[in-house]
Amino acid sequence: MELLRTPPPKERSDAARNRAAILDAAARLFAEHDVESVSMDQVAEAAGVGKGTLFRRFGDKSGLAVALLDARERALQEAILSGPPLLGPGAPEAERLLAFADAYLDYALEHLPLVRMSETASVGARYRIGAYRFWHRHITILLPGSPDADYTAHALLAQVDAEHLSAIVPELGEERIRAGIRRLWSDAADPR
Amino acid sequence: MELLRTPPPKERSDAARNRAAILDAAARLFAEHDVESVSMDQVAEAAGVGKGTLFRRFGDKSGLAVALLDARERALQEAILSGPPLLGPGAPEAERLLAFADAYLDYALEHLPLVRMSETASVGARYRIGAYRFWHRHITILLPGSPDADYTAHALLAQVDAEHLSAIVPELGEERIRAGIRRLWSDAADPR
DNA sequence: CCGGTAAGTGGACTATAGTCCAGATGTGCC
DNA sequence: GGCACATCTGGACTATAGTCCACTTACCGG
Repeated sequence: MELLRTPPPKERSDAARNRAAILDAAARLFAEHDVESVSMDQVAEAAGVGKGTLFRRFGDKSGLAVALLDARERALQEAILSGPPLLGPGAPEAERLLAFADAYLDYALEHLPLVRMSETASVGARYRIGAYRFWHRHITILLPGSPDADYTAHALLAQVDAEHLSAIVPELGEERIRAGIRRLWSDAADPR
Repeated sequence: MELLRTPPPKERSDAARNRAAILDAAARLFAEHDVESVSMDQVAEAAGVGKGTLFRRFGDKSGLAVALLDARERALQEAILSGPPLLGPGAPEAERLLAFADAYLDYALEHLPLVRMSETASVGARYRIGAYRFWHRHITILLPGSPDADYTAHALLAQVDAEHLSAIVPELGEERIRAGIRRLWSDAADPR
């Protein structure tokens, strides 16, 4: 989505080293302890850098989460843009929509605490990050018959909000949620 | 919903005075300044009480918001439980559901920043407060034909999450959102 | 190799939510 | 009235996110 107009001004070698050190340390800490309970100070400490460096690189806690999820997220976006059908282009809209629901849930449920951090840390973070716009646009395109695809896409995405999923998974379990999402999304794809 | 089993142990008069002072001060501050930007210290200061008192009374920031919204929320619950039809008992389920959607949106959109604070301040706050359970149960009852009314009710409520509404109102405007919600909720009430 | 400079660094600083508890105070009972 | 005691109070304290800026360092052209 976001094309880089000016070629990235080249990152200094010490900066690159520190970015890697931070991502390593953060991945380790988040794997070992509860994501919620790891502080930015701990991450900085474990990475051997100052707090200022950590925040300059990643902006805030949700930015750090986004960076850690980057690879998985890109892979999903890649598969959507140019992968084989069902998920990628070529299949009928309704089927592509359901394939997306499944793939997105695979991703979100596997990394739920991190995804939640990426959406929650600062107010409105979820709706500002580029990924949300990407998913929204993708869904919009897959709802050609909808009276208001724009609104509908937001409504479908609300069902996979990490905070929302975290709250209902313990209550309903993943399978029931997946089934419910499939049902409601395919109804939305096929308006009467 | 939550019945009080033990009669409330009677609140001391100084405590009652302070609760009122806090609610007054908070209502005034939130009316004058952006809800986000008012700190609990400011509220305590303006109410002329210590911080400890403020937190003992209301638990946290979201608890304070809940208390401020209490009257409006109770009125809506009252109307649902024993008010005249469409909103209250008596009308066909699908119509009651739409009446609820409208009434809830009246409430939420009118007080959006406060409602958002009541749902956001602490992690998962929204799903823990009694009101959420009430709305969920109410919707469940109005979806007798649904394959999984429990899940569906959560999905419909996700559309009126204050954080979600705050993000899409500037983009789509209230009317389009109300229309979208009416459309999707009535589809859910009437499964094929 | 060297000097200029933009980019990067780290830790002190601020703001804020929320905790804790020693001491003050209202209430019920005699 | 006054005693016993549960409740309440306020502010000092902690934890944490995020800002700021004087200093350092990698890089580039000469």
